[in-house]
Amino acid sequence: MSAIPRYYQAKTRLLDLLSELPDNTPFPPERELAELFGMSRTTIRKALDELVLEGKLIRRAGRQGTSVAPRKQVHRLSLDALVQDLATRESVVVRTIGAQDVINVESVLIRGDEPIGVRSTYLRASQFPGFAELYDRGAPLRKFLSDRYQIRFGELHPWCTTALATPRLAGMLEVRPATPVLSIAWMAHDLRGVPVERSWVVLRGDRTHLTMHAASVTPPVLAGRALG
Amino acid sequence: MSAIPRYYQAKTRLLDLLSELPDNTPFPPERELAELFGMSRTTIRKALDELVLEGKLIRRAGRQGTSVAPRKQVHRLSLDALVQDLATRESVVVRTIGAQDVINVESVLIRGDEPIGVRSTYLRASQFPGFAELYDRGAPLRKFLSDRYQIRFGELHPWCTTALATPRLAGMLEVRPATPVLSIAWMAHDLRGVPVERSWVVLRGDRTHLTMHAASVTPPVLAGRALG
DNA sequence: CAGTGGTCTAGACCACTCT
DNA sequence: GAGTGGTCTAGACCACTGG
Repeated sequence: MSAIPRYYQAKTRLLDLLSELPDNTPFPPERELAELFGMSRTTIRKALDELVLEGKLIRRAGRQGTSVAPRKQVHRLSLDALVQDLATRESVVVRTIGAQDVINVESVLIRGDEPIGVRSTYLRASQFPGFAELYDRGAPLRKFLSDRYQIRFGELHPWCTTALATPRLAGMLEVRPATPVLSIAWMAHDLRGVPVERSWVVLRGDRTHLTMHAASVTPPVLAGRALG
Repeated sequence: MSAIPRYYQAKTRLLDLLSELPDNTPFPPERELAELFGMSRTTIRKALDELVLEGKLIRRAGRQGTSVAPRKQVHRLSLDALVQDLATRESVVVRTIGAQDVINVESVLIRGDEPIGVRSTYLRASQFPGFAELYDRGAPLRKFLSDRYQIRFGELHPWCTTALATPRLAGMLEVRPATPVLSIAWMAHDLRGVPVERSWVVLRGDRTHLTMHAASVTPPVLAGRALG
């Protein structure tokens, strides 16, 4: 056996083929590729799997088959816009959870007709009397909390990691389960340090770039330590 | 065929088993699980694959086999520390590329004896005469550029997305190829807008949380637009 | 109906690592 | 040497979709 796995050789060849095809071009069927490359269909599928996870190919059941994914479809979302709840949304759902004390506001983020993310916020019902009745689902959540309940938010330090889409999330994002997603979460406090909002955003990793801010100058306190 | 794939049933059962085992416990071999569950080894492997990608299991070649991954092993890295190059590093390599005009500084980020990321920076050699000789590999890169070449950096807007580890990266990070990683990139300009630094950081998604800053108050200009 | 991707099987050989 | 995970094959059946 060669040092380079055959499925990786296949992936490289498929990538070459892919890069020369226009968006939405039908891709050769798996069985055809298997015969063409002299490999088993299983091996070809392993290569295709990775290309699908990277968002370079789209697979559909039935006669449609595999096709080249539309490129240049990377949506830039700013962290600030996510936090402020300014991204384009649809299907906003407000639920109460448990002993009616927790409010959950969940919305699907849409860009260019595609669902690209889910934003979910948890609030304490006792802190926001009448929320479910007063809240206009089209309004930015944070602005509403600020205007209606006079919340003044303090510093915010979201954290970000990767995850694999659960079956429920995969359904909402129209991707396969176990697709890699970007997971961003934060806890918001008011100026007195009282917890106000617990939020969580999941973005399709193959369709979004999250833009952020970074300190441009080294603060002395940071320079002395190893890490934050 | 049932509506729920067998490999997903296997995954659920394995997750139950997993949750009751302490960290680093040896996990049953694949062939044993296949017989126990009455499934083929291929199907069991598909379930195990996802658990490995989620960082819940660790697989090693040879007699060691599969074991329960150490939990609570999430390392918090701040975006600012990454940008300033303050994270703990090792094996810093300085290369020149092409017609000797591009300098590449690449380092492996280490936390708790594990490689958790790779930081790669590209500079123009003509802009930094003598860089390779002068640069102390242990020093924070940005501080060095600032001290030695009087660079003053302007605003910075890194962007972040998910990717799958290439074979080379996978080797450096000690993970399997196609493991989901967090990819953070930025272009740094000086105060006059001249491009200075092009950097790229890849972090193991299953071992790191990236912490960031977000604007705590809605700036008027942001509130009026849909997105940034 | 034919052809596609999705899943699953039984078996094989390899590289690696511990004993 | 024995047992592990990593890869690969050839073949099978299913669900779904279009003509």
